[in-house]
Amino acid sequence: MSVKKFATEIRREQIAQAAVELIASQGMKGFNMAGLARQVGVAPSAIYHHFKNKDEVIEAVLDHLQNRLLGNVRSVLSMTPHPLDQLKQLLAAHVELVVGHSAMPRILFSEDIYGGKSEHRSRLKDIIMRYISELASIFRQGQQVRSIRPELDPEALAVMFLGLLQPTAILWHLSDGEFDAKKQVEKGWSIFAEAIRP
Amino acid sequence: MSVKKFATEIRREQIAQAAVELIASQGMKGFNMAGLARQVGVAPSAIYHHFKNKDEVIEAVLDHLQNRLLGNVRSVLSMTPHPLDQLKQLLAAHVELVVGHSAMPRILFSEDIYGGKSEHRSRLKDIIMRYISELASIFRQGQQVRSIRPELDPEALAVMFLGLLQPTAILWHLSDGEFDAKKQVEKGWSIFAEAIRP
DNA sequence: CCCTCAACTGAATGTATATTCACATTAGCT
DNA sequence: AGCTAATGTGAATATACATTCAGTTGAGGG
Repeated sequence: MSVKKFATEIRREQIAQAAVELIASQGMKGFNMAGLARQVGVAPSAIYHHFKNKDEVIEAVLDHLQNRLLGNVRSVLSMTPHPLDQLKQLLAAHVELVVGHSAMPRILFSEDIYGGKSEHRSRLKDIIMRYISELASIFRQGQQVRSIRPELDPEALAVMFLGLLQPTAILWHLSDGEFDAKKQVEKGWSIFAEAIRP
Repeated sequence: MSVKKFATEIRREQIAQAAVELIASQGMKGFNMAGLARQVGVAPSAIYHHFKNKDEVIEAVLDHLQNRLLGNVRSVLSMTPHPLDQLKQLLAAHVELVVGHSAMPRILFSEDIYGGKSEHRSRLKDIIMRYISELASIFRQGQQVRSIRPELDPEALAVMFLGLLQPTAILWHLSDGEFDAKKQVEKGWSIFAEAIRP
């Protein structure tokens, strides 16, 4: 059989990428080593040359997720100087991420991670906490330039900000894309934005 | 062996109750027929005299969940006449539900339902939609008595309301109860409440 | 070109789980 | 008490996985 071989460095990347796609389309429930191997185009046992086990693949997926999230933040920060605009754009980017490529919520809502191995849990917690801390620093920035009321707790605002998206994402998923996530988030944002203005 | 027998009507209730407790403590991942049977005190095969299969047990759990949620709503509605007070108390009750007895988020975030059998998905969607519609009618009530700005979309407000709790619940779980859910929700509510006041 | 080693294969193993079935036991009616 | 149908049991079956391993193959340096 003519089977192409790749350096493990390359394969790891291919496998991680395939895992993200698989989770995005099938969810954690339908994510298994055989399916992953098929997606990559190798035998299941080949995966084990590049990853110790399934958990390690999941780790790689979480890394990918974190890079994606923080990448969003960095990219938005560089696009506009106004904290409120940054937040609005971040929200839009976040919606795109959830609606276009649903790996994130599927991982977030998955018990394999959420209620599974404690290492994955704390890894996921770190990712969310870091994201919240990035958000909080944008809110703080906004307070310094007097665009946001100074007495509000930036961390609490960051958590609220996530709340603008999260139930929306769930509804969007449960309704098979019928629920208008974009409109909901826009309405939520306009109420939220006005509430935090001085 | 002296094994007590029960009418199927009673057993169904016992089994459903045990299932809810099991899911609350172990999550969907650790919820299996053998464990359920052990919790009830019967052999695994006995379950099948009362439920066709695991899916039917899950149905019963979802029923339980729905009753609990709508029960919260009805009880709060009868306790105070002011829509804003009703909402505040509902939020508190919701926090209690999530923090005290974590079956709800564990089910909500579980792929077994979220990404599983489409009947479960639409069942879950119905539950959430009904809850949202109850919330929306409270918001509408508030608009009628001029406690809430009339131009805001009640359904959108209902979804936002859920957003006050949901990321908080996730953080609470991921941090093993360390994150102060109550305080976060209070802060979120006070910002939200002020934002929707005329 | 060929040799070596990392990359790969296919089959085997082990485990966890839902579900079924032939048989046993209990509750409750007459 | 004795009968009967509902309720329960234990063992067997089936499936879906992750993971391992002995051997095979291809790519790149000598």
